[in-house]
Amino acid sequence: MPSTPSPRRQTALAPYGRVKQHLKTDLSQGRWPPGTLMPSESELVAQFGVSRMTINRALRELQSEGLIDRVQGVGTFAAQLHRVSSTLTIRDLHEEIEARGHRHHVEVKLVREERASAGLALQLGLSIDAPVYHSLIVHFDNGLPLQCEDRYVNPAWSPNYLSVDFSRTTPTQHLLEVAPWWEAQYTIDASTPTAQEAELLGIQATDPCLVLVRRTVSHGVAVTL
Amino acid sequence: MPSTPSPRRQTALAPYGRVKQHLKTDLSQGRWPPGTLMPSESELVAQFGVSRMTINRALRELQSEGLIDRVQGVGTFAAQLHRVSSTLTIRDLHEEIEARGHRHHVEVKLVREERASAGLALQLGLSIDAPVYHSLIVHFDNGLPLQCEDRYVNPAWSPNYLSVDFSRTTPTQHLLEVAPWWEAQYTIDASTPTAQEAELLGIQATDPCLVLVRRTVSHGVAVTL
DNA sequence: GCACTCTACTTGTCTAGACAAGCTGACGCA
DNA sequence: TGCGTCAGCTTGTCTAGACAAGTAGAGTGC
Repeated sequence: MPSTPSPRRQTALAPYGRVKQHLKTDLSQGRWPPGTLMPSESELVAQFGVSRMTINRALRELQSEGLIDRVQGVGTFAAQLHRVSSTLTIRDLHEEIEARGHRHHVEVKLVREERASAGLALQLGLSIDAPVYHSLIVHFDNGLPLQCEDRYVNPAWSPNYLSVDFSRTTPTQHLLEVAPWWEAQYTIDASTPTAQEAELLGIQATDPCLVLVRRTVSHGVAVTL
Repeated sequence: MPSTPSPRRQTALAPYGRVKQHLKTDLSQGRWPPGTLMPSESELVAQFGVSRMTINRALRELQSEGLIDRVQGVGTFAAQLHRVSSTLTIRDLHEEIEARGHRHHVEVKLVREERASAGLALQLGLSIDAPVYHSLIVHFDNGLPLQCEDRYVNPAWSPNYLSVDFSRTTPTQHLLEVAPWWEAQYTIDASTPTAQEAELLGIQATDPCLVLVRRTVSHGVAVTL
């Protein structure tokens, strides 16, 4: 064994951690098929001999990991699929580039008010033809086009979105100030860019791109290439 | 005066939520620059007039969202960058395909023991030339090749990895049973496949692909195309 | 049969206090 | 000077009890 074989760390897990791990193991072994009612907090209190707050913390964390669903007044249920959820951290592109010591600048191709299409209205929770703000901004890293940011914003969340100077503040920064608590859903896909996007980025239409569709709680869809 | 005080949906946030939102707003406005010491729990208790458990919950959740760092015995610090962290849920590919009502099968191209290269050893926390298990599996959806799973596993976590029948169980399932508590870091990128990968998937070497590098706490690197 | 109420059970949250574990800096001693 | 000890701070966790909010089902009256 080279160096220290490992801190051995049998971890002597804290009680809430023991409960979590126990339930995770049972879940992964199919003890409660998806959708099934799991034991209530008071049953778990009796089973593990700890207080309800401790059980509650374990369950709350399992819920935030997407392993269980809880409904007030009803009970705790195993999640539909054994999901493996992890945390993906996405930093503001501007900060990311500066952190690498590169120069960052943007070109604002478009900032205007449009009418929501049917699909867009559904995603943003608006009615069809309601006004939405649409921005199209190309980000450059050391003069090289890197990212094409195509974003729709719900006007209710940022009434003065159109008058923001995006050459100084990125939309992400601006929206963070207005709505600092957002949560998001991401869909990630690989594809080829559209002709317009290829031109903006100065690449071939056959070059691969990473498309990131982000839908935040009450506003915004961003497409990142 | 009004008959019903009206639920009004002003959110009437729970106290721990109010604390969270207050701190989030202050953080996003740069009140505590990255790395700065923030108020201690007891200071926040005095400021907000709630109990310490309530403050603790708010801070714990902010920590899990990556907005702050906490060190026992020292204090609470603003995170290095205002990060926007969200939860990305990745389900086992097998379950995903079956859920769509499609057929799923795999072809195991390779399962063997190898010696760790320098880079691999570093990622897995092993010494160079230590044995690692390597599997290369192609997943098919309705007969169409969809994903190429290139995975290295730390033998310490799954001693019998080599003898698992992957035509019945996916590696993800197997590892979930062995180590049901994993956490992961993801890096996502768009690129073109290598010649070998293109052949396995039956696509052009210029077609775009989604590369997902997953590094779990104590084992495994998976590349998903 | 149908609608209403009332009860029992669930999760959601808060409290006040307690002890443990870890770090820092001041103090005292050699 | 150098070094060990210890008080005083921090976060980490648990407890026992309490009340609120939401749901489902049993019972009741029409």
